Amino acid sequence: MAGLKSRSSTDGKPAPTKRPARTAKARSPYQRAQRDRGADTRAQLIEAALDVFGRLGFEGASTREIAKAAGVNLAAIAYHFGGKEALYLAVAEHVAGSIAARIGATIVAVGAPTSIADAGAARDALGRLIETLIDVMLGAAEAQCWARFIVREQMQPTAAFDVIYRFMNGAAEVATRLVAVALGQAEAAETRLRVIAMFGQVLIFRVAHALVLRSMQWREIGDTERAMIRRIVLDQIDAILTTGRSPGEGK
Amino acid sequence: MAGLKSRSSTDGKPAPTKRPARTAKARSPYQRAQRDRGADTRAQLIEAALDVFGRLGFEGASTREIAKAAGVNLAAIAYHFGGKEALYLAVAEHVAGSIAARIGATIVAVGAPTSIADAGAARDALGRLIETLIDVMLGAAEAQCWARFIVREQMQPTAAFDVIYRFMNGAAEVATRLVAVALGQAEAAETRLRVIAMFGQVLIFRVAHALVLRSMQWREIGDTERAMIRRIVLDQIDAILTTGRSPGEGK
DNA sequence: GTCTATAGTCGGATAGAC
DNA sequence: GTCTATCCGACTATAGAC
Repeated sequence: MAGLKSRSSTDGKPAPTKRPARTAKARSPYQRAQRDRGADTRAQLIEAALDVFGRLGFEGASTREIAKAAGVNLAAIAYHFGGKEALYLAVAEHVAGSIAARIGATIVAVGAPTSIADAGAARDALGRLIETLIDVMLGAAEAQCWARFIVREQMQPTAAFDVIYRFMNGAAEVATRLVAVALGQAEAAETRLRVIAMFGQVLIFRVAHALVLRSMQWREIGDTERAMIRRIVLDQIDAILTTGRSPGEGK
Repeated sequence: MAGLKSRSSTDGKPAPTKRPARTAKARSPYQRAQRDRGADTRAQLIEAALDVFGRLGFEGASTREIAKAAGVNLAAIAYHFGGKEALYLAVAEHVAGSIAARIGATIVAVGAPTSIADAGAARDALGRLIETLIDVMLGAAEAQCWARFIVREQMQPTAAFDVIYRFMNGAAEVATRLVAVALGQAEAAETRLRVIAMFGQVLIFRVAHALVLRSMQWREIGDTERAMIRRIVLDQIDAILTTGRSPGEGK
């Protein structure tokens, strides 16, 4: 069933503030007020849809539930996006954009030429990248929603996969270059596999969330828990990168 | 691939052949023939449900689609399981049982006292456990379906989570003991985090399946690809266990 | 045990008032 | 832009024939 194909959304509107209740007195003659209300509705729909799609999946989510969660009328979905599928794609773009906004600067920074000057610099740069990944994926309040949405796309890709892929692959490219330099090897398929496995050490904590909480007897992954994870993962990645090189060279 | 282990029953039915079409002449007076046919229907429903639930989620999956995929009548679901939810739980038990059947022996083997005799033995045992995990989760034909089903439960646990958890935690317990011995440390929360991260190195290849294929330009994760993954992951885990012993100790 | 038919519910989409 | 009312297809579950 579900084929996700239409492509008509343009997103790109920040609309950061949340309105708790709808004040129906907005019968202003000014177009501007109406446009703002529309943009607001759009943003609220995307936010609510991210949560509902993430939890129930595309087929499992109902437009009625999304509209209710967003506090807007059901017909608004058709009006602003054209339909359920287009809303789904808009959510995918929103997710990729949100993550890029938080991690993009670090990717650019560690992608700078100075990062690949020598093995030590590469190791440090990779450490910073992983640290950022941990903070964003485990620390951001919306991260759980992002992860649910992305993982669904991974296992059962729809048209939205391209949007997500473009961004994630960019991060992997930079990391691969760093690992190659850190290990003193040429970039190869092997290097790329190493990067994927390293990212796996971080992402497992998001993907196997329920298992982690129960197994660690944690209530949530808060600041202290994240600090523990950061320490362990960075330590293990350091071990991987320093193996085979001169002993005692750690950072 | 049958193995179906459900609460009321007879289990142990191989059900090897798949019936392409329904031959209505089976009006045999022998009870035995009818019982066998019932078990067959059951097994086919579970297998089909695993696939459909995994792809569409509980709400997204329709009993009609499951019945069609299984090649049985819609009403058979209510007859054999009682309803959609009960079928879902039966699938969870089937998944946990299938994985346990393939990895259980290894868990028992590496959990033996000889495995924790010294750091080297523990390292070897953990290597065997990880190797088995890779072969089962990346090699078994049904692994993709299992993963989809399990990951859904991780992100949005239902009553079926307990069934999955019991098994996965068992594997983690054994691995934690091994890592503690290999690193010469007492078991601690830290050790458990290390194990989770290590498992993440393997599971990312299953969870981020679409990303891995595209990024590596692979068509599938077949024998050769799995061999590469095994080599890299085992190498990295070895690096973690040999250099991470204690700061300065090296190898 | 297996099947058809159907009752009752809920889904996405839309027309038209405001 | 927002809302109500409604169409119609698809869903789960079940009754009853075979």
